[in-house]
Amino acid sequence: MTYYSQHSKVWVSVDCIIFGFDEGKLKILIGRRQMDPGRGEWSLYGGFVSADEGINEAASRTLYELTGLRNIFMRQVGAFGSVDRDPGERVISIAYYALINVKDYDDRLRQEHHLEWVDINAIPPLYSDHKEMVAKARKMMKDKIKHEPVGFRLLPSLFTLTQLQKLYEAVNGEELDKRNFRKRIKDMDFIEKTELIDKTGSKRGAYLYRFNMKAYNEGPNFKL
Amino acid sequence: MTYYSQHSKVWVSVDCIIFGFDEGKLKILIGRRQMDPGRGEWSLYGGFVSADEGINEAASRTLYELTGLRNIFMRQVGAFGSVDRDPGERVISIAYYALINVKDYDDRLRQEHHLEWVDINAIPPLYSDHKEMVAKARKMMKDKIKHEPVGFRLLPSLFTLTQLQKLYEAVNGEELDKRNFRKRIKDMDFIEKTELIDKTGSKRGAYLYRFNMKAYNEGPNFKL
DNA sequence: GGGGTAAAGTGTGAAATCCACACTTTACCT
DNA sequence: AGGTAAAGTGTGGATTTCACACTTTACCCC
Repeated sequence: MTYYSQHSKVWVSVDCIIFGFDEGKLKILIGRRQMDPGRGEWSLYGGFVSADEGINEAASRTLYELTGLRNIFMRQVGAFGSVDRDPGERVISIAYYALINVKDYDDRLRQEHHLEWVDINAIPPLYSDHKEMVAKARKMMKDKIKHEPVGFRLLPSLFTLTQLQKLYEAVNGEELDKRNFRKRIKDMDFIEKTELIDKTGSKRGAYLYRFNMKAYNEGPNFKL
Repeated sequence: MTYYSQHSKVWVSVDCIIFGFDEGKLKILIGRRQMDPGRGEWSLYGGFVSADEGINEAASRTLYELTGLRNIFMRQVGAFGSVDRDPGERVISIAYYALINVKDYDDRLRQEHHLEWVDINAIPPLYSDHKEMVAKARKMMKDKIKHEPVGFRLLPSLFTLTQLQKLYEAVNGEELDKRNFRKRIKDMDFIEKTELIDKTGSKRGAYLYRFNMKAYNEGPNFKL
């Protein structure tokens, strides 16, 4: 194995940018580091890739540790590998972003991991290169959500059109016209109106909608 | 350093998808592997990341080894890290794509590295997960070239509109309307018509154009 | 129980963009 | 001189985008 052994090995970790949508705002989960180096600094949640797991598995495992949820929507953001990015040792980190519905998430787990939901527009200085990771993740997510129906991952399975619109406004960082927005929804058959009504958000009540994945796969014409 | 040392280290490499445009076709550089494992299989060109270089530096260095060129346009495709992706040892690889002008490239170097330009639509089976890397790189490049003026990196600094159109056709995999294409070019002031004429591609001769980066930065309205 | 209020829901028309389409010009070659 | 091969050039219809304001409903509070 001289071919390999003449080269050096490094530690590889994963870091997770976990997006949630709450109180009309797009947020991510960050916490103060509990270990050195960088103890006390705001940081993404992460973990090391072990010898016997693929990087995607490492990311899934890390997300599971943290949320107790499986089958989270997750995409790789990219690898970050400046020599001195980690103040302790040489560590290459692979960032992943994930979309979760805040309501599915057991808040006890959040507290156990010392994490907070922080508005994406008010992120404090972060440990190492985590700020770059967040920026890239946000850009990728914004792009993704525009072209594929993944925004629903951030909402309860039943949602109102106003909620959906607010979500898109938070992600795009700009307001949308209600009538134009709803017109586009109407063109997408896989966003189904139910007979159920949500009364929590308004006096009048609003119809609840549902995303039908099966219908989407049959006619995937998504555009928002 | 127990915090780090309880985890295991892995080898990390970079693999390069080098795009070129020649004979009206989009091509990439691949070669038969000269070493085990996988000797003789078609493969991307790559190299290991060493302890004292960042991953982007490793990619630049690898591209330089191979092309003799600096300041190549290059973007990270992503990390590939299935446990068994490399048949020898556990190696995580970070793929990069690059755009070069085939004419700038010293063909002797290509031969020394036993590489061939292969039409993107006729790629043979590749070593390990290189096929996935190529697919993802291609998708990203296609997206990029649509929204940012990087296609010029694949052409000589002076080019005809027909060449530019053929390039876009090759990348998009579909033919474009000549008049509509040229109308859009006219709207972009940073694509400058020169007084020079290219006679090699036609009897009549065609005006040569040039991309003006400075003008682009002042009014970056690119759309193709 | 009546008025205030806060969010839901609904259609039109003008402007901009997209897209299909065909003939003339030029210079080289034979 | 005629044939040829690529360069170059404009219009009009179809589609998409965008701006825009009022009515409905039920709850709350007085």
